[in-house]
Amino acid sequence: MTLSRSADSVVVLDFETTGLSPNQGDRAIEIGAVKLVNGEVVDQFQQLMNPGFRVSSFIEGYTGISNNMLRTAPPCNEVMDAFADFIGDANLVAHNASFDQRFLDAELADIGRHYTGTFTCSMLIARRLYQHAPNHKLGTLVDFKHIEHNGVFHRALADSEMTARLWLVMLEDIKRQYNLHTVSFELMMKLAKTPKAKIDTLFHRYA
DNA sequence: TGCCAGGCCCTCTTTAGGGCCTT
Repeated sequence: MTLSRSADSVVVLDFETTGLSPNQGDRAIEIGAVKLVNGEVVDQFQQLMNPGFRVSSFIEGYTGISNNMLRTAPPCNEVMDAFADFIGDANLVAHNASFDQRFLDAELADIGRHYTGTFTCSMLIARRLYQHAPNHKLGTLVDFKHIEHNGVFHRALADSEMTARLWLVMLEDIKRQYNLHTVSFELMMKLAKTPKAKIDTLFHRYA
């Protein structure tokens, strides 16, 4: 049962894409991910991919990924096939996971691959844990929690690394605040869906 | 042709609207 696994053994991932919705024809242009085992980074994945059409100037400016960089990148199907091998049966974390899940589902469906892990969302959890943060954008939370970073934003590996560090900080904050020795992935999934007024009740059931 | 995301979450809510977050 994958949900009973410790929450510090997951794959944290981030997509850069041509836009906001695969239903509108948008495609992935970069995937970045780090694999955590017992809270340590044991592997990482980063690859640009050619979506088969030119990306907008907005996306070039937003991500720093140019059409020239994508021209020589391997196609999405090759990259996503390798990425499906990378994630294996791990549980998955992303910041605003509904976005990344839509693209992962769409790109893997294109090549007939599947994953067996379960997604949860660092943003939904951060909204519950850090209700006094200025906002819950990834970059803001990294500053709010004084998490080290290299200044690179909106690139897939850099964002997945920052999300992973935020994830581990949230686990430590939960353990300290609620006096827990371990935190399961299932507990984090429940936290992401628990109304703010009932968070203490949730943790007391696990204490 | 013209349109164009989608889910969460709050509130002056639930017969709804709008901000937040992701690219």
